Amino acid sequence: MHGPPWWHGRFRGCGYRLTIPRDAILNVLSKASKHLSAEEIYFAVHKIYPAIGLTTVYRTVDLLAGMGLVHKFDFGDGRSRYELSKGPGSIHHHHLVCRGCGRVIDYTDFIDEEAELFKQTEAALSKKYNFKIKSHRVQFYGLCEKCKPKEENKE
Amino acid sequence: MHGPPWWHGRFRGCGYRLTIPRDAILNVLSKASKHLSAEEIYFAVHKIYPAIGLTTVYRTVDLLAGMGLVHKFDFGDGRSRYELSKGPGSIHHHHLVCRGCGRVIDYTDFIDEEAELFKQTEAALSKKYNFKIKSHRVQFYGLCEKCKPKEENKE
DNA sequence: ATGGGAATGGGAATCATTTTCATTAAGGGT
DNA sequence: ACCCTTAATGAAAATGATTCCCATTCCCAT
Repeated sequence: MHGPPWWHGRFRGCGYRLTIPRDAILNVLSKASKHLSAEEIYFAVHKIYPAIGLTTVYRTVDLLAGMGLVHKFDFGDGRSRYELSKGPGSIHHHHLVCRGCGRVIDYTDFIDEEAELFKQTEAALSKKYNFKIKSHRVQFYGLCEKCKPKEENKE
Repeated sequence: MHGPPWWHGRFRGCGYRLTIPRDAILNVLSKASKHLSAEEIYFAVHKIYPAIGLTTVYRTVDLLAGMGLVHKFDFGDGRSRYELSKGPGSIHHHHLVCRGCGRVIDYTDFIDEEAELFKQTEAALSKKYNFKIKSHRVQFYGLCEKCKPKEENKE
């Protein structure tokens, strides 16, 4: 748990500078338990470095997504959400999105089975469409246990 | 290919009215070969019924999504895109999204294998998280054959 | 320490989507 | 076919996330 965070290495020789704002944003993301919006990142970072602006958050998060350090998600609530991609302690997972309240549940169940199938699918699609696949998104939409009852009352 | 379009039946006794704008928008979507944005739908519909406003397009498309007649997608280009969901002639498919040019390729390969796995996954997730799953999205991101070479030149 | 390109931040600008509200039109009951 | 109730509509304004602009600041190789 000591020494520089793992992402420092990713900034070596790639032409980008590891600045205070970038490091701070990565720190916030690494501590976040959930998928943060740009504004949420801004508020969190602002507590430690009040000088960091929202514009920088957008730019940084975009850069990091380009570097593959963070994943950008859209859960249909009108704003993008970001999550550290790899790194220690993070497991590949997919999402369950509630259409009622917007809650997002990460799940890792069946990931192994999915992974196997996706590996095959990716290989075949890459070949067939001459497409270089870099990542994938899987999301299930529906109603969480709190919103299910509400929906039933409507009828 | 004659008689009223299949979706007319879906407006019976559901409390919603089948109006000219709604029918026109459904017609546009049924003829569209690709995923249209609200604005694209607006332009297409506008050619036939110039009185129909963009607001109505948004409202309608939202309603139709709620009814399950259309699917709403986000391919990361800053606007939502819509596609008729079921109906004759449409097959369940997933998407390949190019990060370079934004092109979207529909594919149906492996859908059967995926379907089987997803059926199991959905059942298990529903139970474990007490979640009512209504739909899913699968998207692969990467570079299409045109954008792959460009990317390589950057290095 | 210094010069130059990279990075930043604040405010204005952009652009998709939503809200408001006065007007219009579906479609069931007659 | 004609009302009548109420859902649906459209134009304009509002909203809200994200991006642009540009003067200033920062990093780092020399």
